[in-house]
Amino acid sequence: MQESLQNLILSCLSDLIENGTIELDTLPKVQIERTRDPAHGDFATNIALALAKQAKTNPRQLAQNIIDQLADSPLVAKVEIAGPGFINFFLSKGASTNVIRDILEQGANFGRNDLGQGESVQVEFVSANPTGPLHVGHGRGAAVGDSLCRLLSTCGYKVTREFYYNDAGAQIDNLALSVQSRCQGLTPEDAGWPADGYRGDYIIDVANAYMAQESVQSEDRTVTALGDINDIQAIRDFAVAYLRREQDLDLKAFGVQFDIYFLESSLYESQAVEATVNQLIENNFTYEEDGALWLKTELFGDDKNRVMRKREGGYTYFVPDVAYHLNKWERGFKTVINEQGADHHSTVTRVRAGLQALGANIPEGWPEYVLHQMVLVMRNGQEVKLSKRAGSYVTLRDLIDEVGRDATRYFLVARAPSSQITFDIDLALAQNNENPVYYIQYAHARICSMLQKLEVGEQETALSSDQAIFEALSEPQEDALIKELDKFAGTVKQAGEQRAPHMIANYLKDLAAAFHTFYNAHKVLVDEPALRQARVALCLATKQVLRSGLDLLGVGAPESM
RNA sequence: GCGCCUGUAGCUCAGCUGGAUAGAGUACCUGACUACGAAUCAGGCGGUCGCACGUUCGAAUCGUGCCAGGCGCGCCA
Repeated sequence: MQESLQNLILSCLSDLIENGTIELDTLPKVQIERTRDPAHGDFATNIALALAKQAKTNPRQLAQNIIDQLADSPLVAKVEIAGPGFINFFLSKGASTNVIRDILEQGANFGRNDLGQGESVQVEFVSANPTGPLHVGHGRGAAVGDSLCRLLSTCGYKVTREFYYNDAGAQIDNLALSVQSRCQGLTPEDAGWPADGYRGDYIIDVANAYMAQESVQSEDRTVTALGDINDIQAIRDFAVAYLRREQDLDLKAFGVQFDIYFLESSLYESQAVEATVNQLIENNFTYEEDGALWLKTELFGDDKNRVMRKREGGYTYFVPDVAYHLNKWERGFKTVINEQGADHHSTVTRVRAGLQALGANIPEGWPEYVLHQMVLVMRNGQEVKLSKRAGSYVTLRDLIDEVGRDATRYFLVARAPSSQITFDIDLALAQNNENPVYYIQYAHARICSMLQKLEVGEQETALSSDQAIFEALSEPQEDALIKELDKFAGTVKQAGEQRAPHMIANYLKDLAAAFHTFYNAHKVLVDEPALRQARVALCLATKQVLRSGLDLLGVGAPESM
């Protein structure tokens, strides 16, 4: 629709240039947008305002010239000049109800686009270290990352979901020591407890399972505990597997799955880390100082150079990170998006610097990052900081258990990742329009409930409605709902381009509102056959878009509540 | 001190590739079930878009400088 109008204006402009009414060197980009106020028509363009100066005339005059030149189109019922020189388009009935037909025909495919053209995209998210249960921040990462994947897939990308986990660093040693201490019966208050040991109660569970020689199966492996209190390596392997499984269960409960679990240790085993270091040395971007090996990240926009290899030996964390990202590049992903907490934003510059220094022809801004800010959890107006199990933070599992999967996902994905959010448990539990999740789901359930009252075969008839039947829809609430439905495809595309799944959440709230307004104002199942059929078709289309939109968020669309 | 993010209604937040009178929910005040689900709807109240300057026909949106908050600034990850 938008494109047709754009072309209409473009051809009109070239006519004006040809007949000498205006002088322009090149045809501009025509911006045409949906109006907010129905009094301004359906679409409006600011083209006359934008060109007035160049064309050496005043905007309203130019707008009039354009309108005079406009060819008749079956799409457009009326054109007006408004305000300082906007051109407002009022669509014909047939043009605006087209979307209902499209939705009914395309079903779940309605709203898809080919932005990605089948290109492969890798999205890395969550990537929690296997040292404890997932916390709310990981939950936000999971909600945003997974929704982003769904969105990109709808935008025609081939998406790979990846979870990277550190099973090789100092904190894993620390984890093993903590479990060992618990096996010995020590508590965090006792002398001899490791200095930075993990204090949460879940460590006791790990220790008990280890001593009982349990087996754990996680997504990518099975480990059986030896039960030997002195075998720190065995404790370590078991603890990692145990906590990975815990995280898997949390993610499963959250409706999030990954295609690949990538182990940091594999980068050492495959010599990828060593190869990366050698390449950096060979490229002359390193130097030795104070017994350590440094990378000249300053040359690539960092504010200081960074240590790669510590004095006591061993690499700092960003070295395997660079090797990991080289690996992603070599796997052929031209687009890689890392969704992670903003508290790790300093790695962005470092990883990109390392990749540039490798001289592997990787673009400067690669990979992309979506960074999410912190989540503050509130209950009864008080900040909630502790969970019994984890000791020092609120776990994702706590939230899912308390407010449910759908509400948790919705709240964590509904805000722009860049804004710090307050997760209000009382609000998420509320079952009214304080709570947008139920508001949207209720719209869907309401339609389903109404559809159950249809005569046999009536739904099929409505689904195959001829365009002409929609002439019966003339109420302002119907127009508003149709307009809202028509925004879906554009919203999906924009959200995909901007890596912004929260736009879908906002859209759904508007769509649900338009539906509820319509539903309260007019009865669907009226006696008059044409109107009845048209309204049923409108409801079916709304149901489809609600379902598709909720699916992009990983939130269910219940038929009854 | 430096870097990244944020500052919009009492509260929680949209809007930010510049456009018409800045939106939604909530809170507070009124109304609407003999009704296809009231988990809903209609109306009212509520704003110096942190402050200042600049660019522009036009700025919440872009630029600069301040102010405030969060997060980083480790030979931790």
